[in-house]
Amino acid sequence: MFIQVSANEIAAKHVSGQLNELARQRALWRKVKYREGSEIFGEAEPADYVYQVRQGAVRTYKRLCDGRRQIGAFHLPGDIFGVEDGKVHRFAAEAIVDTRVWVATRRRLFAGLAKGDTSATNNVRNFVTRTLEHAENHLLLLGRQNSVERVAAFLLEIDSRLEQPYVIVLPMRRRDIADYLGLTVETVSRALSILRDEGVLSVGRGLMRREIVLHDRSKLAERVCQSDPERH
Amino acid sequence: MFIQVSANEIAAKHVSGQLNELARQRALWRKVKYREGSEIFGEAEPADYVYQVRQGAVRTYKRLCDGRRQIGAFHLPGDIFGVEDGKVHRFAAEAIVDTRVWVATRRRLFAGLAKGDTSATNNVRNFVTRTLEHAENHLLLLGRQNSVERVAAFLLEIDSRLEQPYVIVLPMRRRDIADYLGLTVETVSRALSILRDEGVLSVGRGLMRREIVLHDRSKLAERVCQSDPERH
DNA sequence: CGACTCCTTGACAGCGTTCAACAGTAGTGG
DNA sequence: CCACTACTGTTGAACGCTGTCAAGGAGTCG
Repeated sequence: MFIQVSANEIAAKHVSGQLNELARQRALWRKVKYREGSEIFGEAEPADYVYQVRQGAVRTYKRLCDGRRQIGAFHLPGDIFGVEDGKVHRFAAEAIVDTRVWVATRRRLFAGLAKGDTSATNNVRNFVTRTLEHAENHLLLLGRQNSVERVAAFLLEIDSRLEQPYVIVLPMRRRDIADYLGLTVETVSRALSILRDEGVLSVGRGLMRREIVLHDRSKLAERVCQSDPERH
Repeated sequence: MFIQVSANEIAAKHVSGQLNELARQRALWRKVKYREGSEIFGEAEPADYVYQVRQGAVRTYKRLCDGRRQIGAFHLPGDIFGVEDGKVHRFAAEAIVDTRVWVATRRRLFAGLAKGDTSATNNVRNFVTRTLEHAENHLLLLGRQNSVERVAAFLLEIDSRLEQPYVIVLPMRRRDIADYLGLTVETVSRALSILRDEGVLSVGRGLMRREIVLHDRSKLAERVCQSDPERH
């Protein structure tokens, strides 16, 4: 699914440093909207486009042959995704909610690469490096942390990326969180309940179950217990 | 620990495509030897050098504050490691066995980067991309595969990197394998026993416990069950 | 209203961890 | 040479964290 939308300004919360200069060249980008749940690209599809989230949220993931899913990253407004060095995507990407993105052809965006355009090249390398850093931190989480630590780390990551709002409004469902953290929805739910019972956070009821208020970020950070001081 | 050794030719089994051109510039490299178990660099130390394994093996890892360890990668002869985009290493590195490496100063090796040396730049980006690809595959393994699948995937990875020898001589201990796969030594040992009892492989006895013969690589690959056709 | 999805919670099972015992090998020193 | 210790790896038994299964509440959609 792939719907052209008329041009109108989008209030992205922040545009992080990713590929800043490239992102600024508005002329390169085409505005596209994806409905909740729709696929943006599939694993091993040709990587002809690069994407920037303007509104909404995106998940990128891999699957095992029997359907087990591992989400590699969530992409929030301002984030760029779909950048590949090879010819094909190594992840699939889907819109978590109704999402507006800017799309640029890889060829045009990275035209400078072959010709030695230093700033473009550095931008791409910095971007890939940040992606790698995130993946490396995630390895430690998936390999060695328990369920409560994982959920705490996830909340702190999202909290930080949303710039510590009073209420965290999660765009994703529990299943997405579970597949990001290598857990089941039930375990994610239980971990949230544990943290709630400890007074570290509050979870909305009813329709607001995806809204979370952090009461004690430092106590949350203690549980994560990563020597690495910052995640993202 | 850090011992200069006299110059002599090292029969590296293969030099993989990583940073090929840079690696060929022998003049840039200094030969250094590390004893088994010694630290090559620590996490968050300045990343002033880049390393290439010539003989032996290296593990790179992160730790949680209470000591839990996650090994991110094993580096075998021909592999380059320690390349960072930032100023500091995001992993620690140790020699698994007595190891000879070539060391180059980051500054000299990547001098061309700032000046727009396209081939050097592409080499680095390709290298980082391959590292990222490995980490991404590892995310799926750590988040969603069971113990036997993990051990099978590990064996196939090493087997492939050693170019499918008749006998795989693992340089690392069970603890290293466990910390790479997010398991305990006991679980790794049990998974190996399961695969042995299924006739998929043989494990050496006594001193040869680190030697493994694969009898049925396709059956091993079935257990891994990754849609991704190749790992490395 | 009924059917459906999402989330939480409880009961229980199972996989992997923990704890323990043991074998095999190496190193040390009497 | 042998006793003793230390280390690695395997195996068994018991435990526990997380997964599985099930039920129920809340909300949506037609």
